[in-house]
Amino acid sequence: MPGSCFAERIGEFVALTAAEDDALRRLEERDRALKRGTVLLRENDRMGELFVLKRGMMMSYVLLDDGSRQILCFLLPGDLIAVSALVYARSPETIVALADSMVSPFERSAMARLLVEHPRIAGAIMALDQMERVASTDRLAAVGRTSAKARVASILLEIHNRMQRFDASVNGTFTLGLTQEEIGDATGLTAVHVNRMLRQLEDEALIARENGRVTLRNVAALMRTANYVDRFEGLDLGWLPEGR
Amino acid sequence: MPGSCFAERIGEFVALTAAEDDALRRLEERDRALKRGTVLLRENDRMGELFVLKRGMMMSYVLLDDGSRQILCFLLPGDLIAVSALVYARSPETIVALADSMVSPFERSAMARLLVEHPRIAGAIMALDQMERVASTDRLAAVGRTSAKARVASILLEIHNRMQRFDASVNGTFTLGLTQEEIGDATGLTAVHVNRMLRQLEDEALIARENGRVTLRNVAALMRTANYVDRFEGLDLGWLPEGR
DNA sequence: CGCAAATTTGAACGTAGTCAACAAGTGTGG
DNA sequence: CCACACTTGTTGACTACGTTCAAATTTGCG
Repeated sequence: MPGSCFAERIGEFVALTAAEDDALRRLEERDRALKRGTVLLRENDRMGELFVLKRGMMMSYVLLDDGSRQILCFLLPGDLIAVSALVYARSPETIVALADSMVSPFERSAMARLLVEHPRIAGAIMALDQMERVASTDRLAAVGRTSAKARVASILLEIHNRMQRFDASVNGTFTLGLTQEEIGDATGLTAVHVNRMLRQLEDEALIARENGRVTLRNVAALMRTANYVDRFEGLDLGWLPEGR
Repeated sequence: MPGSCFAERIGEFVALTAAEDDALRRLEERDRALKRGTVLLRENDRMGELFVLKRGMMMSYVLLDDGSRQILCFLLPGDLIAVSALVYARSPETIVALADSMVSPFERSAMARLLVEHPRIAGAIMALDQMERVASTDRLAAVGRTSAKARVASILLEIHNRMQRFDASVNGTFTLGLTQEEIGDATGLTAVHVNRMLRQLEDEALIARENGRVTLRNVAALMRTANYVDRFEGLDLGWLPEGR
């Protein structure tokens, strides 16, 4: 039985009380396995519950009516899924498994109970939401104002660094788990151009590739070309109320 | 004395108890006037407080190191400002007044108190955060996957519709309050191209312009070319706990 | 092994960017 | 109150980054 991913995530920021830890673990009591490619939620589907991603990798995207797709974010273990169920009756985005994954669904009412009984966790969740919001605006800035090469570099860095946080074996070399088309749909490029940019990064010795695995050969240069900002630094959760 | 903008905003979604209303009003006790152009917070500035925007219009943006700018969002009365202070010690973005504005600063500790004493408000704030997150991903999709004309159309619609929510006099005609360069920095375009797109929208009779004021002449067609989705519909806050 | 999906490459094209010049506003100080 | 400076808006000509289309090749899954 895997520990509680979400409790672990929050535990990175605050020292949880036993009661808090317990409450968080209860969110992950039920498990649901998803095969690669499984759609957890389709755009406009009625939604009522949230999920914790426990294992695997997922993504959310929207389809425009000319058929093109914008990938909004990649989801890794410890992330909350479908938080928009807290406002919307129907999903604003499609959520699908990129790899075989495991999620734990919980009711919105569980979130309500959490707010009432554990206000500090409510604050921590707000803080996590903000981190995600900043990541999303970083992507907006990349898509709106940087070159194709910079965008591809930044997505490699982002996924590598996020994977590294819960999997220490990731250290410069990792399995991206995305097709070039998916990289394109995340960065606002075509698959063809993503291919050219990857080749260019490889030719310049910034990365290496071998059947799906990517090695970051020159992280410093990659960060420079990507305009990368580390958003895991400079955290300050000191304002949170006492834990219960 | 202007009422409490933030209490009014939340009141659109839940019927506040007297105690809740009171607690929200206390966030807006201090007022601070900002002249157009005033920088409230610079990227990387140390930050400790949040703000409610009470009057005027502001925006947040980031600068990339080639000097280009990406505007992340426009802020209108009732919006919270600098919520990222809940996670970061230093601001990830610059926040500046686009028009003469009024803000009410409050400490992060006031947010902590709110969480503890009024859990339902914590939930409502999470819900508002999600609405903003979805607005931001809509913009990402626009910048990543739609034409220049669509992006310009969508920003006109977005600002018009948001202004309309607290100013009933806005009805098809409004003062945008943005330079074409700012429209460009929000949509990932150059000012020159924004100009061309505005002219095109005007030539096609979708909009009209006269010294800064914009009239939406054909909202339906505009929504079609912009791929516009109304995110104020289909709300469901039914999960929130009891008010105190 | 066989087939579909994904990757790779080339060539032609087009949307949006760049550069430049001018016009129209806007605000300021003499 | 006007003159001047500066910002903003407008238009044209040229350029370039990334797209489109097409075809060959490789990969990986059933």
